[in-house]
Amino acid sequence: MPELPEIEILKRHLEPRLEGSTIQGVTVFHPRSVRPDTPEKLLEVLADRRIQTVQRRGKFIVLQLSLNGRDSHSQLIIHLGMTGRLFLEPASASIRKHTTVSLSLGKQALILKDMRKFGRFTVDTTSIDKLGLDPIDDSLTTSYLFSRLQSSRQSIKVKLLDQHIIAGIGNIYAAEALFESRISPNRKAHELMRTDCARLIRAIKKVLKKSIRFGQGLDLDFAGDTPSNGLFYFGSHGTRSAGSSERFAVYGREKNPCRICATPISRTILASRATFWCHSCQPN
DNA sequence: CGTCATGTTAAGGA
DNA sequence: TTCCTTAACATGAC
Repeated sequence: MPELPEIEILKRHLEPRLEGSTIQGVTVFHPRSVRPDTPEKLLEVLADRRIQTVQRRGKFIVLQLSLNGRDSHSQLIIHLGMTGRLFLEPASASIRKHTTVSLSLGKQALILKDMRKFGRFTVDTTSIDKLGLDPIDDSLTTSYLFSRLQSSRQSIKVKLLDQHIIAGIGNIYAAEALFESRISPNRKAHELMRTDCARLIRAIKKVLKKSIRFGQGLDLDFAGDTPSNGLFYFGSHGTRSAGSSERFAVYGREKNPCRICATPISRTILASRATFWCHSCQPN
């Protein structure tokens, strides 16, 4: 369930439930799900550590750990990949299908269920060391984005997916933010004016915050009792969710009418990812 | 059968 | 060296 809004919602849910817990053990069902660590390395670094804080960095969840009351300078880095879901369940619960890793926390366990196995639990920090700025933080400025785009001949859409510039935007919200700012995904990054960058940043923040608010207002299914709708997971308490074609302006809406001008939404491939936009509202 | 999927990153070419 | 593009990874849905 992986872009910034979903991870932020998940982080807020986990924070009060994980902080203060002590890691008593780690069970690795799929060694690849802890790469580049080994199960032994993971256990060695995590055993007896206390979870001090739960943070989000881009699409990663980071648990800061301590040992015997002292900062142990170790952290558990969690990424959900494409299909990963985290569950907190009683230690006695039976193992779900597709469970790849389980952290024993005493009375409860934090488990990663991940059908495609692109997600992981790791103590290796290379994947978060060079992440770019967080888009819902004030540190992301027009000058920063403008300067980071100057040297690139790639399309702006591809640059939005580059986690080293802005961390947390994925294929869905890249499309939505570009539509919101009326910028074509095909525009070359270095061709954007400062004013385009300013508009784009406003659009990114708007689109991400709207989605976080949407998710917070829903009855999300963190117990995993109901199937996914493709973005968030909904509980049985009757929150009717809109499908992606209703909640998004362009993503997944190829050939459907643009909500602004009714022009059929276009679809193309950029950097081997599907890319949706309105040819008329987002001219080149 | 084939195509597509919210992400990251290795490999190879320019 | 740096930048860029493509495809691999693994599994299921349609």
